[in-house]
Amino acid sequence: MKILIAEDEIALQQSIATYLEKDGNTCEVASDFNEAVYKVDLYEYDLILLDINLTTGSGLDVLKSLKKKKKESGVIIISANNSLDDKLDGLDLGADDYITKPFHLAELNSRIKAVLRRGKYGGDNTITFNEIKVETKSRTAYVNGKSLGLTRKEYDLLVFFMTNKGRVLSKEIIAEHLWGDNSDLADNFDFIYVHINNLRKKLTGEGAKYIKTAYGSGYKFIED
Amino acid sequence: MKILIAEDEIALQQSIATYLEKDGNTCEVASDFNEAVYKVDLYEYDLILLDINLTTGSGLDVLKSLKKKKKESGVIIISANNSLDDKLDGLDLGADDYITKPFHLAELNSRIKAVLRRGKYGGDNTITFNEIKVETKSRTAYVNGKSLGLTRKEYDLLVFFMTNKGRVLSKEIIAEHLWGDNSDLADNFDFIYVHINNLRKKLTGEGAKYIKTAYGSGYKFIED
DNA sequence: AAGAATTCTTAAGCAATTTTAAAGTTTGAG
DNA sequence: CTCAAACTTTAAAATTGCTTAAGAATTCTT
Repeated sequence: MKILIAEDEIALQQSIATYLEKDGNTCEVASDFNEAVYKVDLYEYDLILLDINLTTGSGLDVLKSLKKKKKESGVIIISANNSLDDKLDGLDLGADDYITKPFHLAELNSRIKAVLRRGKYGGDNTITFNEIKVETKSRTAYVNGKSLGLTRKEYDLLVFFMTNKGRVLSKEIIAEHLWGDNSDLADNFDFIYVHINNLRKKLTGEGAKYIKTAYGSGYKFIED
Repeated sequence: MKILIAEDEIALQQSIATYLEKDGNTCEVASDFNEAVYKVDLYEYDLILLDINLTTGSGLDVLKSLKKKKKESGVIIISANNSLDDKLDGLDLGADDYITKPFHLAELNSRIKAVLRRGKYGGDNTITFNEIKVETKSRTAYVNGKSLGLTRKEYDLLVFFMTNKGRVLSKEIIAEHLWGDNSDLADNFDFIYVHINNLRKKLTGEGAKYIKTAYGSGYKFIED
């Protein structure tokens, strides 16, 4: 896969590239806005990792430029902590996922794989399981065609469950995936109970039953 | 968890060890290249903290030696400031994360937790023996396709037996493996009888009678 | 800047699991 | 064969983890 890393922290840029090349990907880097737009114009990438806080201009402009030209690269937004607005704007503009700095390379890798997988199979960006359907482009989840009106965390949680069907996910793993490598959270993951509870309530009836409690080890999404 | 600290600053070595042992880990230390390679050869570690600037040789050699032997320990590289190349080589060679000196122990700790967690989470193996199947990703054990509904300790116990087929496992060994070497438990391992009994009941309920008592020395998992 | 929506904190109550305790059974050394 | 030690079994106590609700804090919308 051909991947563009638009990131101005050289150290991070390099370690991402090394990490991804280990898996047989080809990486190119862009350190600022102009370089990114130029390269995006010129080449076809399977995936673009886009830091939205590039020193010149905003990464979002790259994204706009990309969409205007109907390029079909997958896009994962890298954002500094708490610049939540940007993330949402990014998703509005058609990014496929986002990750918050600082993050573990392995976590980035797992998201990259998810995005590439999705892209490869006919650009199908919906995840379905029985009566549950998730449309990733619009970040909307449906049960029997009816939108659930999930919040951001509830949506992320559901997608994480559905893309890890059958696997026991501990509170720690869930926290790492949904909140990034934020050491503030290290002690207390109790609020995850609340999100699980809210998500289950919105899924209602059959859907709620898919999220099973694995007492003492986590939760898993599975049919019986 | 068993952790090897390959670090030649004695003060740092000691404070890392003390910090990690507080969390119930077992630490060993290696102060130079030879000692590290020797110990890595001899024992199985869950995690290796590897200073790449050991006085004799490079820590990277330890890493190479490790990978050559297909050891599965997690590796976190400790590097002096700005030796970026080494860090990248390290990730290339399969290290899981790196941390730059000087660092806070809490930061190291959070990375350690992440790496150890990921190791468990990543595994996708199933263990089978005759009619028994254990699916590690969902932490579920089946006999003839029927789920046993094991609790956490029962599940851990079964996995420990199945990965040590034919070997006699003493109560002490079992306790150490399932509960960590917490000295509180040192006196009385009688509660293990209860877990063995519960696990046996669930297994034999489905006709699987593989946990044999080795009177006076422990238990073993084997067919006749 | 106020009101709305979302996320996080706290805590009480409940449920599942683990440990303790105690009585019954088996084993093997002497 | 006898007896103490080792193991099995059961049930209740203690502990731990989960659910849920309500409200505080934060973030978003207008």
